[in-house]
Amino acid sequence: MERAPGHRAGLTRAAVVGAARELLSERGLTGLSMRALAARLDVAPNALYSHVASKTALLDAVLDDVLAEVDTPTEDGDPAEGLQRLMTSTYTVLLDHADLVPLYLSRQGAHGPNAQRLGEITAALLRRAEVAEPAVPEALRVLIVYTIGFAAFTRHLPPGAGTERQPSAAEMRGNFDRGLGWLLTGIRVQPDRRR
Amino acid sequence: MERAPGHRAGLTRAAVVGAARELLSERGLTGLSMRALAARLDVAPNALYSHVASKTALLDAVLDDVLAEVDTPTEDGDPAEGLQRLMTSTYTVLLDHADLVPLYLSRQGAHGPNAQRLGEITAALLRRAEVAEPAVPEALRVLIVYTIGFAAFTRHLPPGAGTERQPSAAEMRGNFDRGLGWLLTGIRVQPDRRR
DNA sequence: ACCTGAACACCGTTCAAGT
DNA sequence: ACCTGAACACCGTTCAAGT
Repeated sequence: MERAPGHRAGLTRAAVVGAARELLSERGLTGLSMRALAARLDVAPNALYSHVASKTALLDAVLDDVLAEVDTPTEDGDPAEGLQRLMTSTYTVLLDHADLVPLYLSRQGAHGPNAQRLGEITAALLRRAEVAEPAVPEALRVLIVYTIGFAAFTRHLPPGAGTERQPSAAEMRGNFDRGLGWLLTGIRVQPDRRR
Repeated sequence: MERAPGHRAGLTRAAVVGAARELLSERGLTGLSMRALAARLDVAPNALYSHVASKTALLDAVLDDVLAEVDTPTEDGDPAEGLQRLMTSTYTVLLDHADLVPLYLSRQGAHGPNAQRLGEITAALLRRAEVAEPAVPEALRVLIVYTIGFAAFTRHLPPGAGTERQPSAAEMRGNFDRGLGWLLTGIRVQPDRRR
């Protein structure tokens, strides 16, 4: 809790995570190596291991850190609208950190405190909508997969990759909104799987 | 088209891709290095570059190769059922090659001939269902994102990771089916985005 | 407790040379 | 055309030692 009294800064875990985020947005995922990170912090590469257990643990910390920026809706609004807004905000935040989106999926989402908080808020919104209790965790998983998946899919490729017309960011955002609407409609229209 | 007449095997591109697939399923993504692959084929590491331009190009070839195993529905069946079956088969195939699923998303799907063929079949099914023409490419993208995303999310973690109860493969498959049903329902109920 | 130098066991890729 | 030896420019991580 307390900072060291000395005037020499001294590395902290938060500083390591912050520098990792900076390096990530400046140089991308391939530019984020433990050695490059250490160089930016003016320490030897192995000094980082006093603050993070491994590169994987560091990436997990960065992942959850990013989710703190998601806008959560007010408690009392229309739940359907709240869901649409929450997922859209998540999509936007993920797009701002495009390089690490694939990591979310390969780790099945983040598992830190921020991710957990967002999951609980989403589940509460689903309950306040007309979603039956046993379908809530399933709908939650479907919404997470859809949102992270779409963000991963929207990442802009380096120009000139692929011959097909590349949809613009605005088109992809519209596509995301429409698909989310379909999903939310389907969840409410067909809470039960029998046809 | 023709094979070399000599009795000495000689490496081919197909052999490299095949060995890469084997290595991938035996040792996982981290086990698939160019050097390990070369060792398995009894050649020097740089010999591989006579057949593939880079590791990235090799992975792209593997990605599309895997999609050849997807079952495509018959021409004349119910289109809604055909969509459900096609996406489910894709999901199943992806799960059998869990380690490279995150790669599909980070490259926005595969772009080889097999991926293209599956995309065209899916679009045709959407048209044969009641989906309006301008919504077809959007619905296609949504289905791809959902299917690949869910497969990425289903990848089993090493045992003991995370404290929350881990859903079984059967539960995840049920979840996938339900979510796919929601999506297809929403696409048909709300072909237009105005409410 | 936190940091360093040095090392271990790896990577992908390139280049010049051989056949 | 296809393969090799050798090298380049890197990785993540560990260990013993210093303060």
